[in-house]
Amino acid sequence: MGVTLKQIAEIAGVSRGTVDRTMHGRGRVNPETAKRILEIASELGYRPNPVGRALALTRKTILIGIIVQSSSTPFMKLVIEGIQKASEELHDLGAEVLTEFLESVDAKQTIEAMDRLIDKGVQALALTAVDGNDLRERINSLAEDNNIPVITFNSDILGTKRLCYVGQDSFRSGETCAYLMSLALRGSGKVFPLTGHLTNVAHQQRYLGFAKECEAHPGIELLPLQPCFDKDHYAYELTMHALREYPDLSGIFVIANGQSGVCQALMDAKKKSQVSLIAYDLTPQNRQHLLEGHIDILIGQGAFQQGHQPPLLLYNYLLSGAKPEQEFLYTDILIKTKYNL
Amino acid sequence: MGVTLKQIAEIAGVSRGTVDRTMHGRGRVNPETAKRILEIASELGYRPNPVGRALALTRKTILIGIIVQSSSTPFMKLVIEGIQKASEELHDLGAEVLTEFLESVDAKQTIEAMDRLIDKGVQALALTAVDGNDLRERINSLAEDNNIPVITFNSDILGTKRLCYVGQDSFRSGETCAYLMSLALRGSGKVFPLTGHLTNVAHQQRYLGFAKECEAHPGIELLPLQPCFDKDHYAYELTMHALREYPDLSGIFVIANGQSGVCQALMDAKKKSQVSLIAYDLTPQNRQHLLEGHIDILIGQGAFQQGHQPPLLLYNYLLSGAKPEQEFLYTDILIKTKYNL
DNA sequence: TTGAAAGCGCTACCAA
DNA sequence: TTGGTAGCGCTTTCAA
Repeated sequence: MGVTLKQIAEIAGVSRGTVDRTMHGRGRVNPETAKRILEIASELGYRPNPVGRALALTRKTILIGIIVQSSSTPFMKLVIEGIQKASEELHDLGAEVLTEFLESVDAKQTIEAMDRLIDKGVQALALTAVDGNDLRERINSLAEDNNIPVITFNSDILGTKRLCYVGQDSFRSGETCAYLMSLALRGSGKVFPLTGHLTNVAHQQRYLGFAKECEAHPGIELLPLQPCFDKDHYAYELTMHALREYPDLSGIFVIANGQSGVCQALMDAKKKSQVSLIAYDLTPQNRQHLLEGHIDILIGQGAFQQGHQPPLLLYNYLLSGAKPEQEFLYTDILIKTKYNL
Repeated sequence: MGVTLKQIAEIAGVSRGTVDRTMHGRGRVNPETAKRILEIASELGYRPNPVGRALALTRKTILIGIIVQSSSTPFMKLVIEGIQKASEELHDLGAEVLTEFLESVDAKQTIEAMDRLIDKGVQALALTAVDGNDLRERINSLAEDNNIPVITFNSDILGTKRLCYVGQDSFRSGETCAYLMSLALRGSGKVFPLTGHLTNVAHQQRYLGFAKECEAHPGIELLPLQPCFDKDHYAYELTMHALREYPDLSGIFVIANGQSGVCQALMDAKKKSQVSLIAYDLTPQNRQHLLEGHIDILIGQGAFQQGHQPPLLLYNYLLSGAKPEQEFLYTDILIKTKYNL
C-alpha cells in the first residue's frame, strides 16, 4: 500500500478531514496548514487510493444518460454491448446508466430523448449525434446553462461544447482500406465503391479517405460511387450491374451496409475469385462471410469501445472533473482477415 | 447499488459474518441457515461488490513474482510496460509485484530467479518459459508441493501444471502473414523467409504457419529458411545474398529480429519497390520503418497485454481461486499498415 | 478553520 | 455454529 490520508494527517498533526479538503482544494483550510500538508504529501508521494474513494462515493448516486440512434442495426448492437458492460461496472461504483434507444437517425427525436433523460435527472449525457443546428444549440445550452457535460460517440457534431467524441476516424479508415486494396490489386485494377447514404458524414469521410489514397496509386481506377441505402437488395443489383458493365472489375469497397447483397451477387455471378472485397464492421454476419472467404478483409472500428468508453468518461468527469485527454478519442482501426479474426 | 451483505443478513436475521461465510463456502455455518441465506441471496440477485471486497483485502499483502527473459530487447520493453501498468493497478489493491529481469534466455538462470523470488515470499509466479526438463519439474513442484500458481507468458512450456499461457498464437500469426503476403503478391512470386533462431519455438511456429498457408497458394514459391540470429548485420548480408540469387524476389517475411538490416539491404539494393516486406512487432524502430514505407505490414502481438494480464490473473487467483477461463489466452494478432498504426 | 465521527461493502478475528 | 467488532481509505456532515 502507498501512503494514506490518515498517515499524512498524523504527520501533519491535523485530522483526515483537513487533509482531504486541502488535497481536493475544497477550501476552508488555513493556507499555512494547507502548504504544510501539500509538502508532506508530495514528499511522501501521496496518491489517493481509487478503491477507497470509490467505496466512499457509492453514496452519491450518479445518473448518466445515453442515447443510441439506429439502435437495432447489427453494428449498434456491438456498441450497445459496450454500453451494457460499462453499466455493470458503474453499477458497482454506485452509478446508474439510463439508455434511450432510437430506431432511426433523427435530430428531433434525439432532442426529445435528451429532454426525457434530463427530466429523469441525469447529470451527464452521451449521444450519437446527427448534424443540425437544433441539436447543436441544445448540446451547447446543456453544457453551458445546465452544466451537464455531453459526449458524442459513434457520430460527432462539430461546433459544440461537447466534452469529446469517441468513435472512428472515418477518413483514416478509408485510407487504410485503399492501401489494402492497392496491395490486393498489386497496384492496378478497377474498383467499385458502394456506399450507404450519400448524405451520411461517416460514409462520406470513408469514401474521401479511400479516394484520396487511391490517387497515390495511379493504376487503380475508381469507378463512380453508388449508394445502396444500406439495403442488401440494392447492393445486390448495383453489384450485378457493375459486374456486367466492367467485366474486368477487380475490387469492391463496401463503405457501409449491404455486404451480404454484394457477397450474394459475387457468388451468383461466379466472380469472387476475380474480385477483392473489403468491407466494414465485425458483425456476426460479416465474420461469417470473412471465414467463408466471401469477404477478403474486414475493418473493425472498435464498436465495443465506442459504447464502453463514454459512460466511464462521464463518470470520471462528474466525480473528479477529469476531462478526457483529447477532444477526439479515435478507436482502433482493426484489420481482420479470416486468420486473425 | 445492488443488494448488500448487510441487507441479506438483516432479512435472514443473522449477522454479516454468517452471510459472508456461506456466500464463500468457508464452512462453519449451519446447513439450514446456509440454505435460507442462499435462497434470499439468489432471490434478491445478490452480487458481491468488488470495490468493498478490494478495500477489505488491502490488508492481506499479496506478493507476486515475475521473471522476464531477454528483458532488454525492444519487444520485451513493450511487455515490461504492461507489467508496470499492472503493478500500479495492483498496488492500489494492496498487492506488490516483484520483477526479475534476465538478459538472456536461459533455463538455469530462470530457475535461480524463481528461487530468489520464492525466498522473498512471493505467493504466485509468472515467467517467460524456455523448454527444458529442469524448468518443467520446477514449475510442477511449485504448483503441487508449494501450492504456488504459475503462469507462463510470451513463451510457453508444455507438459506442466502452469495455470495458463498468455501470449501469441505463433502458428496462427504465421498463417496470417502468409495470407497477407499472398494478397500483396497477387498470388505468385518468390518469398524469402528470414528467421531469428532455428531452435526458437515461437520462430518455428511462425514459420510453420506461414509455410502451411503458402501451400494453399501454389503460385508462391517459398525459398529456403535462413536464420540471422536476430542480428541486423547478418540479416543485411542474407538479404543482399537473396536479392542477388533471386533477382525476381518479390517478398520477404521477417520472422524475428533483423528488420533494420533487411530494410537497409532493400534500400541499398534499390529493390524496395519490387519487394513486399512483412515483419513482426510494434517497436518504435519498426513503427518508424512502417511509416517511412520500408516495411509494408507489421504484425503486433499484444505485447502490452502479455505483460499486463499475468499479474492480474494471478492476483484474482490468489484472492478468489478464480482460474483463467482458458489454458491458452492468445493475444490479438494486430495487422498494422502505415495508415492504421 | 478544524476535528470527530459515521459510513460505504466486505473480510477477518475472537469470543461466546 | 454464530455474532460482534474492528478496520481497509476515503468522503461528508455536523459541531466546535
